[in-house]
Amino acid sequence: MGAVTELVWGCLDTPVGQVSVACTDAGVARVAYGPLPGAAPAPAPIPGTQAAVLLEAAVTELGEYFAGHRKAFTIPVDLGRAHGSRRTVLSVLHDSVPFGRTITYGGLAARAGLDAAGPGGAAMPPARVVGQIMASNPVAIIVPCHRVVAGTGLGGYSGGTGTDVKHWLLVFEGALPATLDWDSAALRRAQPAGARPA
DNA sequence: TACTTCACATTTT
DNA sequence: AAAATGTGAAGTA
Repeated sequence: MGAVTELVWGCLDTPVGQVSVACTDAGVARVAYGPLPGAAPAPAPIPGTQAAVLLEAAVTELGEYFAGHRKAFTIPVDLGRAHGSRRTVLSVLHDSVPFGRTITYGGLAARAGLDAAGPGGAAMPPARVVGQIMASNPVAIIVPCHRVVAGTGLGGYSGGTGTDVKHWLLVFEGALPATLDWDSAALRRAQPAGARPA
């Protein structure tokens, strides 16, 4: 990754911790948990560029989302660096999974057209590809990578504290029942009763 | 019924 | 260039 376009970084405080947002003049390029991923000094981005405007809009929408006032994001996402399936899967996910809805890795893969199973009963696991894409999802939250659950159980997550954030988000959206007693160990075998998508 | 092993595409270091 | 990854399904015990 050589010199990318001007990347303006911004921070946002959420119930699940601090979130960093990076924007270009094309849209949100990255959203990550925690303070700042690498060394992003973000030296007073020129106020007036599209990137700065988008960054402010992204932070605002994220704030509204975490406040429960916003169920959908309207800001554009910059997937300029996305290759092949990556871009397709992210796009499909963004367009196919609304607020409060969940989908399985396999389902998303099939919806993205990755189910090109060979004609001899080749049980291909495109779900793994989707999982990998989610694992390195450049734009978390806005592209609802946290709404993608495994066919069995909850699935995994690479958020701040792992599945903790994912679980919080799913409960927040009402996709999972707010179980009263939750344990890290219980999370593994937690079965979302009635939350299983078709 | 529960658990272990196998399969493949893409991204990242 | 090589290894690892947020799974799914099947087979076996």
